[in-house]
Amino acid sequence: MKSQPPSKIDAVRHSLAHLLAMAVLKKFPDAKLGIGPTIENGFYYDFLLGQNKKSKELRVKSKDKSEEKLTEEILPEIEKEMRRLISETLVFSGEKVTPQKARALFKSQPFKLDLIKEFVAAKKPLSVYHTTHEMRESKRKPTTHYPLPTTHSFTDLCKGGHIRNTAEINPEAFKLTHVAGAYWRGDEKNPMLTRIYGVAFDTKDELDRYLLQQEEARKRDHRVLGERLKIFTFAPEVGPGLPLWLPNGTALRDALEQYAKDVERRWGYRRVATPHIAKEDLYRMSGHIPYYAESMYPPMALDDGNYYLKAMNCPHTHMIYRAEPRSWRDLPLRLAEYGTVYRYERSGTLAGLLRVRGFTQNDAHIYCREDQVEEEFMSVMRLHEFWYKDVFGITDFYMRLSLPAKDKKKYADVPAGWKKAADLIRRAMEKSGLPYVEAEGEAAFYGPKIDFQIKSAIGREETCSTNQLDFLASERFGLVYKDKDGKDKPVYVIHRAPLGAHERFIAFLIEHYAGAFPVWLAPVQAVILPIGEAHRAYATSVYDALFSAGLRIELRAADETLGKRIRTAETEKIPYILIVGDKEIEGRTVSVRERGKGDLGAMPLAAFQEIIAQSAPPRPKPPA
RNA sequence: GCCAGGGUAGCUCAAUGGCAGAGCAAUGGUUUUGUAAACCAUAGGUUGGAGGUUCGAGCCCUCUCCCUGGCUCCA
Repeated sequence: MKSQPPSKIDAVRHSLAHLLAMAVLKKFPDAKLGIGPTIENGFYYDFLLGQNKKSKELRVKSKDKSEEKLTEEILPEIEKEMRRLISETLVFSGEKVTPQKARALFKSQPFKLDLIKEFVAAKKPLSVYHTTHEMRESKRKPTTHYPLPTTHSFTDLCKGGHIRNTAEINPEAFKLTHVAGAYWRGDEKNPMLTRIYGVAFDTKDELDRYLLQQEEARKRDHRVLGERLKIFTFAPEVGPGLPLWLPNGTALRDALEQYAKDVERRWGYRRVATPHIAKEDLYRMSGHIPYYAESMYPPMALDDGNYYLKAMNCPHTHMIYRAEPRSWRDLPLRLAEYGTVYRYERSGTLAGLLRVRGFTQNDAHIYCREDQVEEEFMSVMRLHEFWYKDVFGITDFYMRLSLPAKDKKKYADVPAGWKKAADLIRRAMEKSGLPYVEAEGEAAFYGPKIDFQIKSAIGREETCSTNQLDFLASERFGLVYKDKDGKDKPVYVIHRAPLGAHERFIAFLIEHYAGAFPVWLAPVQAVILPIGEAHRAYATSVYDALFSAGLRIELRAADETLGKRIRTAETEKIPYILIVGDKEIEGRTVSVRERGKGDLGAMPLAAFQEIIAQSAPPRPKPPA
């Protein structure tokens, strides 16, 4: 991931951010400016307009007493002003400045002063960029104070990367899209600014294509398809973030789970099952209290102490490891559980099935000796590869080695352990040859991990699968094995969930397949449509044969026209439609229509079953 | 949790502060159908909830619940 040299469109986007600031300052002269960088497809700029109650010293009072507020309704107005500025052919010019001069220029801009302080402390050079009329610029230097009074001049603290003048901007090829709150410097202790997002391209065509794509993506959104295909629902009475799985969704879940259990059986896992609650003692032992208490549902106070809903499966499974003495010969021990956990996620973070408060993980814990860690870790990576590549054909993801942040308070304080664990993972990854990026501040509190990052239809990034190395569990839970020399040795624990949680993974699969699931996952695999009432008996015999062969099928009687029933089945994205009438009865066949492909013609039932058999997922191969 | 926007029939959406509507779905009937929408009829609502302003509130105000877009968070 090396950084590309800035392209022209980046310079356009960056310059548009400056014009956005100019336009906002015209409407809100007292606005305080944050930063305005380019992002994928566009740019944004952060402003404080004075509506924030937390930051009295930064509050801006508007003259007419009405509260200053920036909503999406104002965006067209600001956009119009930006276009006007573009038409004036304003020029961008850079200038290196001393800290003193920078402080003077931005004396009424607290956030800019903040940045200047930071730059000076880091001994970075300071520069500013002016946006002015060329003629005006030749007469005088427009740097006397800030913000400059005319609508044609603007100076921003900026490291550069601009176009020469606004004639290079296509005024038809950008659009302000939405506003959002964003904490200054990304820290929730800081005041919240108003962020305006925009997109920009070289041509109007590209912009239109992008906007159309966004619209198409929304149609693939798992929340839209999940409702239309009757996969899941929510009920306010049950609670936010607590999905209810409808029959179609449950069929899908079960199909996935059944296959996953078979894969893991062949991969050397043994299944366990544990209760949904546990006493506080367990979570004190694990360290989840205090590290994780905020994200757990509050305790149930009972006679013998507090009980918690489990937010993770590991502590329970560790108790199973501890249930008997373990020998070096027993390892690696791979214990798998489809475990349902509850996490009290902050309300604003919930999103359909992608982020929920109750979910079921495709979880397992591998207990192994230090000399087995690398091989086991690699084996898990191969298992991930099997799922992503062989089973689902997912290519749009990246692997992230998640390490602790420099600020250590969220992570267990065992520097040597962290280094050793990170080195073990790095070595395994290098050996596997799989590409990955490293990211600080993303680790679990008990160890580093490899996360599989995917993007949802609307572009939100989530961790889909995880493979973690835990060097703390041994000490915390007293997890040891008797080695050859008769001494107790600590075990390493690998936490892994290649399918993450059903909820998130199925959300992703809905979007990946746009609801058109492969036959082995489809909630309903085929419908049988008798053309008329007279064909019902034959249709029923076809149904019985396929039902006993284990297919998920439905028979839909002739109370609607055939065209209507075909249309309905197609919109439900059912893989196969079997049509039976006089012709089929005579030839003892079924006419097969494949989803999206149309009529395949009449064939014997056995031929259809052969088609179904060929669409089975790959047979899992056990590791070498 | 924070900032902003939204919530009208099962779904998609209408309705200047003045009688709450359409299409699809549902239900009942007619039709018995040959590869993406037959026809007729019926029913469906405390406009998310509570309070307020008003002669009168889906519409204006306050609170609250839920959803959406971001931010923060994310074992």
